[in-house]
Amino acid sequence: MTNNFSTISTSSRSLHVQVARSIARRILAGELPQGSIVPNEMALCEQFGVSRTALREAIKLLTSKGLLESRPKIGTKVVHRAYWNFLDPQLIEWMDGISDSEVFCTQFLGLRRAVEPEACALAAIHATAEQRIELSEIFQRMVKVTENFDLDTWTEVDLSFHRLIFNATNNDFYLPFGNILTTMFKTFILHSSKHGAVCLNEHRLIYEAIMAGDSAKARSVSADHLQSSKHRLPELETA
Amino acid sequence: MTNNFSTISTSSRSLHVQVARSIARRILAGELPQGSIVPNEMALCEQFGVSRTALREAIKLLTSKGLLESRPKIGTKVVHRAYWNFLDPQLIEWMDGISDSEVFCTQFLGLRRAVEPEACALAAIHATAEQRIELSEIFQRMVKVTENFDLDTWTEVDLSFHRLIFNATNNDFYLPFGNILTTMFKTFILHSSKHGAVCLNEHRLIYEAIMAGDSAKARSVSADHLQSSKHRLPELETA
DNA sequence: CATGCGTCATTAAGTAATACAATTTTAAAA
DNA sequence: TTTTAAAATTGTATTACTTAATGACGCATG
Repeated sequence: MTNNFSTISTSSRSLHVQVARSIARRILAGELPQGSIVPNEMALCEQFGVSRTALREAIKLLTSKGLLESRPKIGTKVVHRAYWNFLDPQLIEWMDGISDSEVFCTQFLGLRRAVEPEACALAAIHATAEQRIELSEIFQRMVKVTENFDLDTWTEVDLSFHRLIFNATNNDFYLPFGNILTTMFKTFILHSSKHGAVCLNEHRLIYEAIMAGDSAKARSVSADHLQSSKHRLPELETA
Repeated sequence: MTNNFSTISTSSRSLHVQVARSIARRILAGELPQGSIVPNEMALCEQFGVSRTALREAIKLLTSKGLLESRPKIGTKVVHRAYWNFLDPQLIEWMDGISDSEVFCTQFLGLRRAVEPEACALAAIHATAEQRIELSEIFQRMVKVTENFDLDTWTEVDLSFHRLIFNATNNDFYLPFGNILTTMFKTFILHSSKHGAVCLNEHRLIYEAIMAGDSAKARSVSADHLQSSKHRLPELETA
């Protein structure tokens, strides 16, 4: 009856995902406090105007991401923030408009600075022959894009470039960062690429170091890239 | 706040979680190939002897972790490995016995080497007064444990120490690593602590650097810690 | 009388079974 | 070739029953 997510309308996403998103955003916004018990299933069903089936699948989704925890007789409660999986792309999407975008992006940069240089270093060592070929192909595209610059195209190629590096680490724990990075870009639109030409040069250094198998250099030029390219955000305390 | 042992075990008893684990392990083991369509819901219901409700909740759980993707008329298919969320603690648990533990732990070390030094550096800057007090309390416990050494107790305190550092970054993206680290330890039992005394000294250096607000030093001593303490694993290529 | 223990009722989530709707591929038909 | 229909599969709804945890009540015991 009461359709709380009418803003999404017919966004073709299944019902339980819409409900999950709606509940998640209440949690992320602090509207449903940590440790509190959310209304029971029946109440939520009425509130969202959906069946218990759909609602429960929504709750399972949120439980999987560490936001909720259900127990018989107790109810479903919001777990402590320390257990929320902020490295889940879908959860990151749900953060859109919840917290200050600039702060959030700055925090993300704080993670990139840790992960990406090491990923480049690992890729320089562990990348397969096929991955090196693919990397050079992507870099070729990158060069072409800068000749006739288009922001959307460049963003797409840029993401491919960094995603492939994560894959080329051949380390399972680095794989998810490709998706996280993509989601962050698509959701919060980090304009890390106003100066395509400048960035191209930085990418070239990374590309060449990886192709040369020089992990130390790959690490350092990647670190430089993240120091310089990040740039336009108001630097808080630089670690 | 030592909450989730009983809760985790109860939720693991839950039928749909058991089914999810079972399917997940087939996927992780490659028994259900990437891109393939898994048997339809009815078939899986019969196969596991559960209702469609339970099965669908299991599938929702796996979809949330990037393992599966469902579409009407098409079916449910195993998505490409690059989209699996290896940073999800539950998924990591499911890896137990699937891949070579030693390789897996070495890969994890490859991530720790990237993330933890930077986390220490950030904690040195951003830790609140309360967090610094708590850190010193934990370190006191750590000292006591080494006086009368007990591996289980030390592991617990060690995990608290590192978890608090992640929290003390006050960066949302670092929070999940506390859970990931805990899960890795509890699942794969990395005996990173045979030499409690030696490690104590390394932890003291980290502790003091963070308390002193010296981020550069915190970063470097943490990096040293991860170079030396992990050591008992056969180093592959050192990045 | 006060304390401790066990049983039982209550409540909310967990599971099951069934029916129907929505979606999209496939193929048949105009 | 285009349109339309049909079939297969997931998506959603409804209802009923089961399991588990809490608290309260009552009984027994000190």
